[in-house]
Amino acid sequence: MKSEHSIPTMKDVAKEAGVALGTVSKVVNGIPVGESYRLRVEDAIKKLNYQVNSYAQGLKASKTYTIALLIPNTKEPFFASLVYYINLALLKRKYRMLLCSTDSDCDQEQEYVTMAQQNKVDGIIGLTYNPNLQIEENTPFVAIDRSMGTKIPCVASDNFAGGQLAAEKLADLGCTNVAFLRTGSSLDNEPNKRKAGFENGCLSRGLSYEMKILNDGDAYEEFEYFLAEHIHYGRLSFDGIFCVTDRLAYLIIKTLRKLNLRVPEDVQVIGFDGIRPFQGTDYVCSTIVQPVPEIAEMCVNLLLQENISSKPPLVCLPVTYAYGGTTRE
Amino acid sequence: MKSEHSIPTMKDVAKEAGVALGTVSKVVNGIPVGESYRLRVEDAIKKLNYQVNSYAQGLKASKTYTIALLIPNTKEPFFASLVYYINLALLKRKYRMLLCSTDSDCDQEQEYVTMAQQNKVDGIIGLTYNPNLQIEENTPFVAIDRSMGTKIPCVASDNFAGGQLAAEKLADLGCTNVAFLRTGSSLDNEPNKRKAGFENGCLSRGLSYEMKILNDGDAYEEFEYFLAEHIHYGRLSFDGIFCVTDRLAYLIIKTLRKLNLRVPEDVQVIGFDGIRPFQGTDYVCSTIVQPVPEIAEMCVNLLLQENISSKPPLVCLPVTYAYGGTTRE
DNA sequence: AATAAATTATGAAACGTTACATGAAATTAT
DNA sequence: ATAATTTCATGTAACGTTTCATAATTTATT
Repeated sequence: MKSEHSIPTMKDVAKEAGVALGTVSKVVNGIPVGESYRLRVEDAIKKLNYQVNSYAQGLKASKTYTIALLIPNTKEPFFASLVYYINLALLKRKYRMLLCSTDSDCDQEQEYVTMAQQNKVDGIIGLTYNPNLQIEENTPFVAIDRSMGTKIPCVASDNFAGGQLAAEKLADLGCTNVAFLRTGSSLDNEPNKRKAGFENGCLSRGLSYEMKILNDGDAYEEFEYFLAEHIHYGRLSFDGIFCVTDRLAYLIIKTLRKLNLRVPEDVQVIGFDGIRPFQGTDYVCSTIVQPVPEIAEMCVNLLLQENISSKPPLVCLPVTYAYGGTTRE
Repeated sequence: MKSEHSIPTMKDVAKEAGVALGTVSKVVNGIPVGESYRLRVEDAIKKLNYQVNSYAQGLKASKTYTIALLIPNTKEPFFASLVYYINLALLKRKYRMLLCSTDSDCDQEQEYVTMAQQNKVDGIIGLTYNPNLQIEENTPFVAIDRSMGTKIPCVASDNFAGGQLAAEKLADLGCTNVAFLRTGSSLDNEPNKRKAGFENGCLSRGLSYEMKILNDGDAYEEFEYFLAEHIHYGRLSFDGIFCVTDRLAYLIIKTLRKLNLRVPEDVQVIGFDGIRPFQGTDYVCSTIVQPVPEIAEMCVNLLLQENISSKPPLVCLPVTYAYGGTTRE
């Protein structure tokens, strides 16, 4: 005799309802069966509190309804936002997510890809740095912010247009002498197009500009040193700064204020990403906002779409400007 | 004949290595077999690039190595941090995470619990609000920040001690007239002990204090109105404020500055949580820091430990004070 | 009313793994 | 050298689904 506390299976439901196994399967999957059969099965399901075993389903279908998300971390606000919207887009389609926090480490990225394939995920979405990541042919992959060859679609903001927009905005706000600041690696990824876009915008609007790559890290010294170099008689030689991320903008603004320069009165600062310190609060700084919900939706769409032949190699999504208190408006 | 591109199974490995199916299983699971057998199997695995099908494993073992995390969202910094550390603690133990963003909605919480049980998760960690969440007897559950009866362990910061610490710190910093501000629901959860702890601290240190519950939302009006009520001849009647979260502290500080009150010169503000706008930057405000990594580790430990009998109903972890520019030090 | 055609429920087989009873081989004891 | 014991590979059954060929039933046709 069957134990009271064992988990009911389709077989149990079939016996309870007095129908065949296949009939229960059909009811569970919404395939039409005779009215009386359906009702009897539905009653039995309720009575036994039956729930399908998704692992048996996964085994049979060799489809797991799981995708892996490779992301440097889930704490940094931009990544946290991506995780949130990708998770949402997946749950909407009854997919679940295997969250892989890679710490931007190439070896970890590769490990997680291998692990994900072992778990038979239906696909991988990755914001990765490993230039020669090995991915099995039959594992669908969508990249974020980095092109990985023509076979793998890449989704990103329109970073070039974003850079251009920043330059134009600074010009509109009365700036004449601007700077572009960047930290981090010179990896050939999409966000690096912000620089080219900004340069292009400066040229077309007749702004004089300087491009500067700063060392990364939390040390403000580097920033202070750079800024001090451009202060003459208490005045900064720039009246506008475009930072490659809001994070950098935040640090630069802190440094500027420490040096008794007023933001936005003396110098206006625009960042990139669209970060708020908390949900529903103001932006950290005036910024070029990335369309994170749309990026997430696009990634999931591209990953799960069947017609493999027509996948575009690069999808750029439109960015917008948002005021955040560090520009005149 | 088997298709070239079909995914290899244990059977294929067994045929390739010229051994029995069970032998391959043993090798894969690290169960000792004869040296020569092991080597042959390992070679075959490499040659065929075999990977175990975790869904077949899951079906057989009725253990899925997946746990569900129910959390209001994954964008708000405190939650993002929890997600990060819980994910880490799980991956360390070869478990994967099903991330369920509930939007603090009671119905969604229940839906996700049901869904998680359908997916046969090995357990659930939940930061939930639904007072009568239905959880199956045989699904291990660990709650964060809210006691759900003696059968379900709850992990939280030592919120009472945190409130006390805030009061003591304000007293140490020279405050004599302080306020406690809170928004949100009066649900009987752990964070609400911050108030009692603060009150206790005020009494023991002889601080005169006021407790105030504000309406939630992004509307600053409520805050402005409350603060304006306590301004006489341009001076605020408080010299110290303890806010129930950093989020509230952030909004209050913005409002104070808008009203031309200086922080920390005129009034010192302490928040709760330990939020930074970006990784590696300063705290948003002076704050009582929650030990998120330890909370995460404790949740996972309690969830996965075998000796069910000895699960404590409540685990409180120690908090610390951190300077964040909105107090004298 | 009897037969042909269309509809629909049935139940066995298969998915890839693990566990266990079986039997073969190797070791030790007599 | 043979018997008793231990060791260890083998192969089958089972996990809970879905699919599909088959059987049973209903409906349409003569």
